[in-house]
Amino acid sequence: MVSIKDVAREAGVSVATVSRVCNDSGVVSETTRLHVLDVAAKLGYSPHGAARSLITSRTSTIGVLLPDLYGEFFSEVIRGIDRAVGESGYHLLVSRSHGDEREIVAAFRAMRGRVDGLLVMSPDLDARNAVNALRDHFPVVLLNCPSERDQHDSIVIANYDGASEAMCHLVERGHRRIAMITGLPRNYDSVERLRAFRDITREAGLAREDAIEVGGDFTEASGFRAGQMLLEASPRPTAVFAANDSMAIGALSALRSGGARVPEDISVVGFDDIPMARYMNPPLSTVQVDISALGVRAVERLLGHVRGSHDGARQRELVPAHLVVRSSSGSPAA
Amino acid sequence: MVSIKDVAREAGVSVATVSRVCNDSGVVSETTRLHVLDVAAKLGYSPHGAARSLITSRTSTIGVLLPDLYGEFFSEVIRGIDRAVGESGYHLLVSRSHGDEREIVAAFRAMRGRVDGLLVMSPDLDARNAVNALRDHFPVVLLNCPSERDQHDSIVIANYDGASEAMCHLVERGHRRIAMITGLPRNYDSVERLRAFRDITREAGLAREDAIEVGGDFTEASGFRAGQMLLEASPRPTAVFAANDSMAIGALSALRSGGARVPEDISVVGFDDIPMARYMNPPLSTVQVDISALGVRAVERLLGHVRGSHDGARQRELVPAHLVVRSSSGSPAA
DNA sequence: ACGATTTCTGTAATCGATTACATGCCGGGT
DNA sequence: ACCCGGCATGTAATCGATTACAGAAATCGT
Repeated sequence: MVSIKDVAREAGVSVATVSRVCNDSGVVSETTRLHVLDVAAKLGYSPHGAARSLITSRTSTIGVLLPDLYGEFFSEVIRGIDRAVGESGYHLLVSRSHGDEREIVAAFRAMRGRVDGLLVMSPDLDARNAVNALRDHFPVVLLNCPSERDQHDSIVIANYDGASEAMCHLVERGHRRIAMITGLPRNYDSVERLRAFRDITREAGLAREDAIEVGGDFTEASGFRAGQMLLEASPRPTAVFAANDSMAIGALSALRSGGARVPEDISVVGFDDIPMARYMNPPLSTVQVDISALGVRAVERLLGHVRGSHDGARQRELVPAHLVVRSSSGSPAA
Repeated sequence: MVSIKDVAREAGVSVATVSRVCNDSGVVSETTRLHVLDVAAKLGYSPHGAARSLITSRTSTIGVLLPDLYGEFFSEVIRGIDRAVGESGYHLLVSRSHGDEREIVAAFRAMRGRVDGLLVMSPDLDARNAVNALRDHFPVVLLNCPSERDQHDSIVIANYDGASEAMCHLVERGHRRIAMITGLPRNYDSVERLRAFRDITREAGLAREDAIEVGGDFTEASGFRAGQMLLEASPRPTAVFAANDSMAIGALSALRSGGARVPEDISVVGFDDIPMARYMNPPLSTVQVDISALGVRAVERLLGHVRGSHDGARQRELVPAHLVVRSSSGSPAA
């Protein structure tokens, strides 16, 4: 690989001059400037990123720690992150971790010296300690992570509010026996959405046995199984709230193939509003979240820190979530 | 930030010893080893990535150049890439470019010294020059890129074969007037799929005017518009082949809302088999491609190069594409 | 004509690691 | 007592850039 020295030698100048030409810093005579540019192009020189960031201690890169890339949700977040990052001329260093503390710490260490800041998305409750262990010598923004407030900057989805809207909608339509298909028990989103389910059913005065909870794991298959179970419950619930759209879609299949009509017999409401939701039959009522906005905002906050401004306040920012009523939910048959 | 020097000073040893301890290289007495480890942990030391890769000239990172992250297609590829990369302990540096030569070259330069190899996905035909300009001092694998064979290693989707299967299916079912909704004219996939359409309609002996081509741009909206246009054609085609699923879905909406029955009046076939396809009404016949396998294979090939083995043969590898017949296609009404 | 500026360019320190080589120490063989 | 070998550790060069400072050349004023 051709280095700055090669260019300097070939052009008959010192490395300092080449550096000045490449960065438009300092003052160089027009003649030598053009000559150096010429030689650099001829040799196909491009500056060595690692060397550069070693001395300048800036990398123009931000790191992203993700639990997994599966699912519409994550690809949508990444899309937002990428959009915001691209506009700022930064690059993206991506790393996965399954959320356990050891892995998060390892990933964090691997990023040392390669990134200017870190975006951490780790919805698993167990990750809390790991995240707190991150030294704050380093700009970090938490994305939809459980964490003590004031510990780090964070952006979270309004899980509780969105789920409350969905549940209120069902209650207002007159449902008095409602099931929830929950997500993973150690998942932050899951826990918050469940909390809303419990609060609203209680406030609405439903009996404990009329607020059914069925375990799921966010996959379509688990939603399908949950749907089958609910068909056999007696009395059947008249409405189902799934902790995400994938499970709602799975449940929808199970209910319909089990002969139940949606929404006449059972209403179904999901969460996320993934693109597929409006194509379902019937189109799925769901809680809409601008997921890519989550990514965009996170990057904006992080870059605020990286660039030195905005380092006082550590705040938690909510990304709104609102119910979109389509055809999969209605009033129960009297 | 705490550096190796700080650890050395604090532990009362030289930087060499600290380095040896961290890398299990050379020989260090057990006593000092434990002591150094202790101090390092206490100070929260982690080695500086840039410094390390400067001297070792390895980065444990591979770069990915993408045209855009929108659409199911790209998120699926990324998923595959990420999976393969994660298993090998490598990281991923992601960069976007809109495919024009200047941008590709810029992105490439930015990656210099930060990555051990590069994965380039740039389906735009104009990108060919830029890609060819990449010095081959550097391991590069092309992902679904147009390029002269032997120039670079590449992995491509069997666009022509898959589209041929779809078209043969329609011809065998007796369709004698078939439309294609094409993708962007400068897109590689688009061109190949169109080529198959033209070849098969010609081989089947269709008249030129019975092989209708309608322009699209891969978006659902353009598919919808194309569907509307086809409704007004007279005589109407009995089958539509869309260059991707998004457009097929758009066309489906247009056709149905225009009163045409699918597949009784018009058959629809797509390409990609995105998750949504089987949920359409009716479920969409489409050409299935294991998109994430595309990513996985690309990484495997690239790492083969990076690790020094396997650097002789430059080959082009095909990822198979096969038709999946669902309910959106059938025989034309006699 | 000579010193003071100004303008351009080169020298060398520096970033934080790795690693070849030198050095010091200790023990054992003769 | 002396030397040699092996083990543990330290010294310093190195990777490829940036940049403060020094120095050389050109311009200007008196």
